[in-house]
Amino acid sequence: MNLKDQIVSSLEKASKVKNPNLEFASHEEFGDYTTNVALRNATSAKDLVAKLQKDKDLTKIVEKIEVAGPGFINFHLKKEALLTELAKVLKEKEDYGRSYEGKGKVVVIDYSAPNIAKRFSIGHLRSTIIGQALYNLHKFTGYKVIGDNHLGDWGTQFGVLIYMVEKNKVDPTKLTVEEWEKLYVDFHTKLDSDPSLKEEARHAFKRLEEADPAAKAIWQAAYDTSLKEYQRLYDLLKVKIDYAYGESFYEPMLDTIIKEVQSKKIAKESQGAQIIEFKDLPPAMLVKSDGATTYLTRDLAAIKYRIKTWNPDLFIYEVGADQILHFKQVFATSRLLGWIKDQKMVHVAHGLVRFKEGKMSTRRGKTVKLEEVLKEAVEKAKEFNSDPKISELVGIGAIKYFDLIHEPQSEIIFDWSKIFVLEGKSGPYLQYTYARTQSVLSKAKANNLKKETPSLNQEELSTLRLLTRFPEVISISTKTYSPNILAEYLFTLAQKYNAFYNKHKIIEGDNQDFRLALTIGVGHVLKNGLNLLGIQAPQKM
RNA sequence: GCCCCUGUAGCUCAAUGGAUAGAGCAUCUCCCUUCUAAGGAGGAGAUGAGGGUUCGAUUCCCCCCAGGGGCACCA
Repeated sequence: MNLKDQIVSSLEKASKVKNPNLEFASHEEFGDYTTNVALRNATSAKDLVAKLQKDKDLTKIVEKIEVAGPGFINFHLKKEALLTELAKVLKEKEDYGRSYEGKGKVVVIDYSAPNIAKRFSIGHLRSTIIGQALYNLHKFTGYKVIGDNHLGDWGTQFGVLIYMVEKNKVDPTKLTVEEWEKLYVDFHTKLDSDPSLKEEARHAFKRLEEADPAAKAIWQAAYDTSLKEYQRLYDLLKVKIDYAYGESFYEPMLDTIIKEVQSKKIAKESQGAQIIEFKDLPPAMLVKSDGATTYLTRDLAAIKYRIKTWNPDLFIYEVGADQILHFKQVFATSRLLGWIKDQKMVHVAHGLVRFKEGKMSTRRGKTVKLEEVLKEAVEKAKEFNSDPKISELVGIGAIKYFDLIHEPQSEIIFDWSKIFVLEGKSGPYLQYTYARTQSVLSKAKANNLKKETPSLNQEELSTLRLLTRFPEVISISTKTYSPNILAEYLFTLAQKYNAFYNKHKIIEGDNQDFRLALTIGVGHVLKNGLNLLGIQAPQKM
């Protein structure tokens, strides 16, 4: 149990309030933790403090409990409790903060999901990076985690490609992803002057769904080429996703799904199509008027498959905010079908990456290729360090951290001049601080945290206090699907450590053992935290 | 038109209904004969407008303004 939970549990007993709220003190003079449970429940803060002071478990870790301001109760942790916690960090190393909150639970995370035959754009980075961080966090808190890359490899977009390949008489096996995307863009340009082309694309997709061999061969060529390119990018990003079933995988199951929806009288015919109506949502389309399926059908099939295969307690979809309505409809339909009862379904809807002038659009060829961004970032990082391994890890770390420091829902305005952040609140700042801890340690002799309590200065104490909050940061970051909370915490920790580093010499004097122990602890937490965010921490830079 | 999200410093972002609204960039002043200056210390600078609920509102409610997203055959 972490320090915060220990106080909460004592507070619960004394106040008889369930889940009494306890937060970080906003200023160090207010101690370490603050509760307003007395204010909220109009009980006497004084009486509550009196009860708390008799709690031996609590007084073991807390040295002072006081009423302050309009009735807050502030807890000041004992220095010994903080030092015990530091010893724990040293003992558990990179397992410090690991918990069993998710023990016995299964979570499926649907993330990344690029569209086949389109370049992997900067827009897909968010889903990939945030999704991967959520994956790591859930694993670290004890869940059984399954990651699935729901590739956009089915749908009318392939009708477009089949039509264009046949019309232009090109060899599909020779096309690059770039060229596939160009076909797609060209089609939409032509569509503006000739709307009847839409029918051609739909017809071609229908052929694909009916397993026409020529259509299938074109699809396969696009799939193979795209996957190869995506793999290269995932390698570069150091992202591994357990499965990549993709929409096409569910194709054989769609008939069964449609029949089940119909037999449960959830679908309704409208203008030749099959639709689903809801009480408080606009209707969704299950089958088009020409009999072709939609992505709703395929998302439903994916849910059914995931339940059958893993029986998850929690479904997380890390997909853009433009899909909010779609997922509301998907979740509502799976409830109507009776598939989803107690399981939790969450759409972590990240804000879109857009240009100042407007939305990115593949159809109009207005996207930014991720690979270019990554290459540019690595080039920038080379200005500091010419070692290719380090500049790669720093450049990519910078891009990832930039993405993760924003809360998922916030929009990101893409700006070449702002995306490569190598100083200040940035990935490289954290990597640098980690490398700095390692550098100090490499110059020091072996050390042990001594038994006697050293007297701590302001900077040491602030760093130590923050360090011990790591476990609760992990917990809240996971529970709220917000890797940005962890990203923010790591920055603040690095800041505190750097302030300490600049003011005091570490390898010197009486407190050397403590300072080295603190350095080791900060190193563990920084490295571990960065890794959870999917960012590598170098020994040197 | 209807639904959802967002509006915080010059710019980019934080702040489970709490105390003195935190950072980064940019700007101004300092700190490398000292363990990594991709660093540190300090200055200046902000809640779109108006109501309401509350002991207390950036946060909740109402209205207005501004931006973004979505609303049946793209996903």
